[in-house]
Amino acid sequence: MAELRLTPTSHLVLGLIALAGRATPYDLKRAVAERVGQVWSFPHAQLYTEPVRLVSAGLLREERESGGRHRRYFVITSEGKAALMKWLSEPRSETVEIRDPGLLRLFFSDLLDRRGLQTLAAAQQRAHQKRLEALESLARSTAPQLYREPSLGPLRMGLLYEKAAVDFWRDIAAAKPPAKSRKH
Amino acid sequence: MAELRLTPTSHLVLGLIALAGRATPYDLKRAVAERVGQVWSFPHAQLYTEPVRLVSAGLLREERESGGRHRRYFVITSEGKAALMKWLSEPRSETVEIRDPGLLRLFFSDLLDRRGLQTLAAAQQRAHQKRLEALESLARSTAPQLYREPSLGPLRMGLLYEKAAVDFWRDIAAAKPPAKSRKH
DNA sequence: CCTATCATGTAATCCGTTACATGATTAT
DNA sequence: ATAATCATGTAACGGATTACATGATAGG
Repeated sequence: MAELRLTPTSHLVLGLIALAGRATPYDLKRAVAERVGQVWSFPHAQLYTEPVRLVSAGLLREERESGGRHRRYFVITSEGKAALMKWLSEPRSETVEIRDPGLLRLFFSDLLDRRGLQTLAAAQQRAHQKRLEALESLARSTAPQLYREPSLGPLRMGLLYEKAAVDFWRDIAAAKPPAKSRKH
Repeated sequence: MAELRLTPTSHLVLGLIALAGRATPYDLKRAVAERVGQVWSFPHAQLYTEPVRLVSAGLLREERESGGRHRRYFVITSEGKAALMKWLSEPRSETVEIRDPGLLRLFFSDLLDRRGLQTLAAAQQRAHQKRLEALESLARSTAPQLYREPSLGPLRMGLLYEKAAVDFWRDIAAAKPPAKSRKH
């Protein structure tokens, strides 16, 4: 019952196990890979270690399969469920982090010449386009009537971001150089 | 000259110092706070420790002010400049992380009843609206003719995200319950 | 059969974060 | 004068990431 801070990873694991009833770390890995993980990545190693932490906090319980493959199933405890529901209901205002390396580069584009900026913008536009298509194909692989399902939200928001990013970078790639540098 | 991996924080520090010529950690802190930091946060403690790391890697040089306040100024070395330009020019396709706790909650909204989802959506809409206004005011505080300056890119993209998020959550808050649960 | 890839972990490192701490300015 | 905030760090912890490792399964 060690005290430990609940991180986003904790809530992810708690939530996935609550939804599934029980799950092995590999189940978690797959579930993450095809949904949230596309937008907010959680390395698989954590999906093996985090449940152990949560067991030590009394929020999960481990049920090792006695026969067959001895899989490690994790189940949520009532304390775990309570913690999860508390987090879900709490109106907490946490901050959003948009960690986009392309934007960080853009922030320093004054260090690049015009050509360099063009190259960056073109590459970013392409990358986001590709990503957009990947997410779209993922979204399409879902039954259409489920597309509006709230749990697909992260994916949908990811799509919105990628769409915006494609336009954003296209715009930058197309921008005319500032007047002052017209005649260098 | 220890080998060390260059993280986004490294590039941030290198870039800011390259732009400024030289800077104290506090200069970095301020520069971050009013621009990128709004979208991708970098705790101030790192802005004090990271330059030290970079010095040990030979990418920065420290110049302690001899008179007055003995400020610790950091200057970029030619190796540092090279590393920075390499990173800026490299076409590397890194992944974007959108770490939005609201979206993580939404992912688990099947665990909430309709009222709970409404509450979540309303709270998120409000939070994003507020954030949007904060970013807008920040953007306005910049000279208008500089608004399109590439280095304001992260802020602009942040604005696009927040705008999309407001609509996104409004949409969710407004959604009618699925037909199947009409007559419970 | 042999080779990929799947499935399942463990270990070590290190970066990111939180917490603590304190002298110097500025405002009241 | 005193309180508040600015400016400037340091220390410690722990979670996140990377790297390593290996048996099982399936495809060719």
